[in-house]
Amino acid sequence: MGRAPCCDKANVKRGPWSPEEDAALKTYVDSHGTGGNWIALPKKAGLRRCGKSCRLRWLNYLRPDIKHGGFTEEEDNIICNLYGQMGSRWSAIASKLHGRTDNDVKNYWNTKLKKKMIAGKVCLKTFTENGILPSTSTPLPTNQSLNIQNSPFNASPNQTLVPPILEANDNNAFTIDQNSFISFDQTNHHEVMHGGAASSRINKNTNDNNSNSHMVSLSQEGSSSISDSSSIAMNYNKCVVSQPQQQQQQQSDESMDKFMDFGFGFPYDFANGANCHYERVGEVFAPEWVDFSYADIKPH
DNA sequence: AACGAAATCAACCGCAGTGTT
DNA sequence: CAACACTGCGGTTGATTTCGT
Repeated sequence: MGRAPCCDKANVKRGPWSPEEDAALKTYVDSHGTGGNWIALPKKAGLRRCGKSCRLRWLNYLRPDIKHGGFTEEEDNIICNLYGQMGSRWSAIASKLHGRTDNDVKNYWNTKLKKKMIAGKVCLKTFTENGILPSTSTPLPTNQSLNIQNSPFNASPNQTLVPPILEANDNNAFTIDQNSFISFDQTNHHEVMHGGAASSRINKNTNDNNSNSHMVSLSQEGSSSISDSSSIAMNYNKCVVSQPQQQQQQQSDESMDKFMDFGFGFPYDFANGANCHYERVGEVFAPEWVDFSYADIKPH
């Protein structure tokens, strides 16, 4: 038995709002406020809408201080900067942009800004070669190296917003490499890790050897499913990584250059997961690309 | 002009957290 | 303290618009 629905779905209107509905909602909120109760509001306002729908319409569109229209370059930089620090906490990011909603920021990031960043037109102000945040957001020069150890994600106790990869236990050793660094090949949009692979590793759970599709399993307690790459990173210290057989066969000297894509975008991925290397017991393998954002994920 | 593909963004969904009874 | 109600959030969907051929 699931949770009771917030409204009678059979008797509420869905889909785009008409100008009349907008006017009714705006008039009501202007004169009465929300009363702190969105569930009861539609009935009082004479709307056949779900309370949640009214709230969303008000917050994302009708609110008087909403800013419509394109984002400025300054806003781009703020979003990139904050995304680099906190990931997809859209409401927190939107709160730093006057008149923008979380939905706006999220849509803007997913449709435009992420692509801009990949194209090198903007970059996250996350960390630099010497670990100091730059004062302005500038594209990374080709082959610029980034010292992961100076990333705020795993270096600064005051700025750590995502758990660093530090977990180690009897079965799944998991250490941070102290000597690696990352470069970004802007020609091929490749993120490349250099050096120190031997000390940065996840020991693979050998039970997953035969899996073709389950690239990632999570040992997250009490969770029925993990649906996104953010979740992987946030719970990464409980991960066991396995590989499709086809990729397991790729073993060569070149394979020591590698990265993992958590779907955050460069360099955020690296701050959380790229600086690692994994192996089967007694057999090193290191594919060049491990894209968790498309992985088939299930509870371990 | 017509069509399909890609991009956009408003709206919905389900879950987690918090307050209230 | 448990059950319930409600809000807020992030992820996803799908209708509409724009772009490219």
